[in-house]
Amino acid sequence: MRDRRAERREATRAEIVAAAWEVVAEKGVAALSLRDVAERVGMRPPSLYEYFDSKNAIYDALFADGQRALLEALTREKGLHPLEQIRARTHDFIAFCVDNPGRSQLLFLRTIPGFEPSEESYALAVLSLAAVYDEFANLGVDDPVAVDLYTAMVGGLVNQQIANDPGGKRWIGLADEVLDMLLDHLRKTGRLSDPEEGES
Amino acid sequence: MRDRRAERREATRAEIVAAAWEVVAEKGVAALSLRDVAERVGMRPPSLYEYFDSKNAIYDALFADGQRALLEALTREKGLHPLEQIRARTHDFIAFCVDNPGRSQLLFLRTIPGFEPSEESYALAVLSLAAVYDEFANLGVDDPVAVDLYTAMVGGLVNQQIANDPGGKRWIGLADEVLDMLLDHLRKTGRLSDPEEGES
DNA sequence: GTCTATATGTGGATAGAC
DNA sequence: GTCTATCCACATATAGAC
Repeated sequence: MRDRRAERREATRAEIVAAAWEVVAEKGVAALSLRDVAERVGMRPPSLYEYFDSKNAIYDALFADGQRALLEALTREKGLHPLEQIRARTHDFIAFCVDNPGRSQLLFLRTIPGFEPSEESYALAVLSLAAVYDEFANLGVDDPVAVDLYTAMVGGLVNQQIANDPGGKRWIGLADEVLDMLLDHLRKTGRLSDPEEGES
Repeated sequence: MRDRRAERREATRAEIVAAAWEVVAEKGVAALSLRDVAERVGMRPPSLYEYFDSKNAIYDALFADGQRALLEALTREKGLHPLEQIRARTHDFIAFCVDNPGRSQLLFLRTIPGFEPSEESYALAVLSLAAVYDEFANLGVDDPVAVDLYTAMVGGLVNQQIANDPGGKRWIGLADEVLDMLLDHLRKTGRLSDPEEGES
């Protein structure tokens, strides 16, 4: 039998998370306040504690929600050629990041003092990373260092874009060039064989 | 004639900045509070207003101080071969960043809500960047895009290191590999001629 | 001039009425 | 489950002692 009370509760939690994302998008992650969130959902601040134990619990819900959104963005349209797949994913990831800089800061930088994602939430982050490893494996690249290089380079573009040219394309416009640079390097160092080598 | 009062005042300002760096190193930039700072310099919080107009003014002093420290770190030991010079600077920069993650966040990411460096402080950041352009020019690389690639790649290593392996070397240990990758790419795309080409 | 004392506004968080 | 009342920490600002 459906638990209508639990459903209602989950719906309200989702409302709170949505309101928190609004605040994050408008004012930045660090500027999130319970007052702002409460006002947007039509509650008094203390009532939020009925749904989340603390402000950090809300951050954790945002972290999990953001990771789920990222995971979804990174696992669509499978079945392209591995190289084109990685290229498409890279653009998806970059679009995801610059679309909401506050969200990116929460997910990928350690910027909120005292906040650590819970184990369950962090497990979602591991899934996204696993998707990246998969795509490199499809290319025939098994060295995990290649993925470290990839995450640093793409993340570097995103962070420079957000910090120094918000709303522009100065760095993220270099994504294809950076990706080609990395692939050339992987070929040159014997970690990626031929363009043809990848199994679809 | 020396203005002893002004000297004393500057010394106290420097003391406050030093105390603020302590707090940043221990708790993170975003967790800086005037109470913490005041306590460390043996003052009551309101007395800080005698030396700085606001908390953001302290952030601005930290920003300027950090940029000066960076500039100093980036302009030592001139006269190496341009390529070795860039390699040395890259390691200096990385060491500077991971040495104090909170400082890096303040200088290179936009993480404090409502804080923008003043024009004077930002001018110092421009100087550091100019030093990077100089070193690439010494190599014979004039395309500013090369510097954008460089800052993104090195910054990407640093941010991944700080966020995902604090205290370790997983990403920053790839610095030489990343630099070689970039230089190969610049040669391949005709923006850097020969290894010999750079003027010392 | 520099400090202490104090006041106001904003946060996160808890207790208890309803 | 939502509220009011309240507490504590913090940023900010002013008044006034010394």
